[in-house]
Amino acid sequence: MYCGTMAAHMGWGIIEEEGWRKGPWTSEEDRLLIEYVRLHGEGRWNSVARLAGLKRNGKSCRLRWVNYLRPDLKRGQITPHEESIILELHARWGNRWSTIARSLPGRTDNEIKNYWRTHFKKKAKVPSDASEKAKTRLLRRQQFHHQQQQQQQLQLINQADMKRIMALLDENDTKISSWPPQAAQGKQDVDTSTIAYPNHTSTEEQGFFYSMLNGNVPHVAEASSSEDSFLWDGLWNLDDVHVNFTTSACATGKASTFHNFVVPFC
DNA sequence: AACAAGTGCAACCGCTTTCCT
DNA sequence: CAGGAAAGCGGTTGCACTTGT
Repeated sequence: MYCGTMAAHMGWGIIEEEGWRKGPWTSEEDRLLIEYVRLHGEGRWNSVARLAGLKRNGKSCRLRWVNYLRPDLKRGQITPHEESIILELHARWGNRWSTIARSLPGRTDNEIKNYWRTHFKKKAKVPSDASEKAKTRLLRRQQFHHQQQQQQQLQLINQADMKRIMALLDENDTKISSWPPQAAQGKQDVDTSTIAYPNHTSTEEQGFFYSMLNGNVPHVAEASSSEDSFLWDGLWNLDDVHVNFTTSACATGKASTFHNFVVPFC
């Protein structure tokens, strides 16, 4: 990490304003912050300076932790999958980076925001094939969604199938613990009232869930590594057929299990 | 080889929202 | 309920690095 040396060489970062350090963090500061969080947990950021001996304000500490030091952060490049998710969610929500970030565990709002600005802002002028396709998909999805709304949620899951799914999930909980591969994992605050469920009337689109009903979970688990693109294409298709899953089904108390394999955003 | 332009990303700023007293 | 503090969020900046000429 060059920041430490940069701070040392450039001088900025050593500048103090009202007693607070600014600029790039040094490895020693990182160490102090990590130690602080280990001992006291996240939050109370304004206490960090006092308790950890850091000359940084709370805001700076929080940002450093959230964007850089958190152990659950995913390093490395944004994958094509994540890119498509970002595209989708940005089309839906606009610049609500933190909301988008919640659907991409291990990625920060700052990271996504930077990625968007550097990759898609310029692409917006000369659209790439990928972004064009994503937009086309989105349009189709929105059209379909509109149709679905007009149908007044006619295709709700029936309780018998739901019970079978839940029973299978109980059986296979460990098998699918690594599924879905990225986005849904670690998500704690799924809005269970909007969980999508495939269309019962179309065998093509309900394929995945009927695989579940037939006990084909291991295939899904295998897909989590090398075949995740296949799997995620499947998830997008689930969204395409977007049938609202009523809150009554969630009221079974299985939502916490169920949300492990639903689309990572609603 | 030297310079300019472009890119990526960490960090800051200011505003808004949420929490606490 | 009101006001202040803390946390969260999106926008912006600035610098090192990379690429093109």
